Amino acid sequence: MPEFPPIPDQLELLRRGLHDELPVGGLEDKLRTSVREGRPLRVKLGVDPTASRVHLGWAVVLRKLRQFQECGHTAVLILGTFTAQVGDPSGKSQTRKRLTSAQVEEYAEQCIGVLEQILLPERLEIHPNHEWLAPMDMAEVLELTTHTTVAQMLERDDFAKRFAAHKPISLIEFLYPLLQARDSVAVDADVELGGTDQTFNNLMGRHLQQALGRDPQAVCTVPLLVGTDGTEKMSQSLGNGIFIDDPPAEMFGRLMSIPDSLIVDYARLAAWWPTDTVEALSAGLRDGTEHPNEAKRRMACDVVDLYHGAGAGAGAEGAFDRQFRERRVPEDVPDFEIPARLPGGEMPGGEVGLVELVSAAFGVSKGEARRLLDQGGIRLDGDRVPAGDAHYGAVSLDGRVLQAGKRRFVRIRAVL
RNA sequence: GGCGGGAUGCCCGAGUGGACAAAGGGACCUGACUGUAAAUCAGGCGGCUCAGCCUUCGGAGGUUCAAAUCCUUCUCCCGCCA
Repeated sequence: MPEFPPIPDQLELLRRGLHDELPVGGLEDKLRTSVREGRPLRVKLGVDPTASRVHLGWAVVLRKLRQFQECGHTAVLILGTFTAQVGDPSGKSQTRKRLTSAQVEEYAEQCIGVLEQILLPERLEIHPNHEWLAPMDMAEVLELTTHTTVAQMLERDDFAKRFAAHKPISLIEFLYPLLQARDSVAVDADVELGGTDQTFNNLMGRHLQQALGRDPQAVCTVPLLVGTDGTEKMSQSLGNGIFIDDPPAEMFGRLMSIPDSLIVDYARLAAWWPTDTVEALSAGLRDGTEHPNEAKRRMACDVVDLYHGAGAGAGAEGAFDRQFRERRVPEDVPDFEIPARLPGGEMPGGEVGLVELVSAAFGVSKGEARRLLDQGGIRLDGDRVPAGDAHYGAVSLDGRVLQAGKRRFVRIRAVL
């Protein structure tokens, strides 16, 4: 029989950062069941089988799932292989792209690899939901729909709003919650995790389990992490993300660029500080005893350590200060070989035009390169280059660092 | 089944024959300030062989000296009534 930490210890960890626990006390009840029956809880999480990088927003719920694993419970991951193929025909939702079965298969595989960056493989089950959804016949589908009503569906906030505003609601969107609920039945979930946006779907799982005479799952929701822009939830497509495979320096810099108002959220949901510590931070920021920049640094260090190993955060902080506080050229600058195609690039004594060079080095159009030059955004070895195009001998540029703005660097290599 | 509305640059959204590469906002980029935060200010934001030219306003075709704007047709989206 597996050993579980004492319930209060489990609760301390598992309740960190939770937005809601439904019903109230439901998680604790489940933990007691686990102890009583001497078995790990089955903790369900549904994910779209899209091949994407893991950003800190997604990591919130993944880490929460891992915390359950660390307490000895079983992570039951549902890959939405079926739902992804059905797609959302309304075309309104851009989040769900319609995928072919071949794509799903390919993505699912990559997805598993990505998930294993966070989850512990030894306490992980992965179930593609087409296994039980695809074989359902019409009679079974209809049976499923008898367990809920349109009025219940319209309780969902976004449906209600859209309905009131005469915005379209595709019928299939009504079916989604039921399909997800069916997943909970299929894997016999004790607990389901999800973002707050999934609350309705997750509760539908409870509802359906109950309707079928099973023990209903507890639902734990985690907040959606706001991205670096400070307003939208973090997502790959919005470009406001911080990714767990970002190099340490990059990750640190991005963490430093979040608005101050998000420091507490990040301390809680990205660095996973204990609840007491987060509350102390929050109070300190409010009464001014804590400087936002200092707090942000500590938070950023911890997050970098979390994904790159202890000590990585400190190193990233050093690189960060060097580049941005002292405005020095960073240590790791990628080489950029002057392409032979550039006028002047092919011969050792040739002259290279800056516009061409900037354009090629940073992958921007020549118009963009010209603008950068005119606006004083280009530096060579840290010294601003005067506006206008200029030509340099290729040889004299070898080894010098070309810079665009504050964060784009390249070390020029001339073919000699 | 009937009636009506709509498709514009990364996003939202003006624009109904010429002065439109297309108002305004957001996002983004550069510079100043700074804690690479926020706020603010200035400039930029299709491409090029850049005082000019080329490509863009759902697709195709047409009218015109000239079309995002007019006509034909196709595709897609939405609402209302039944």
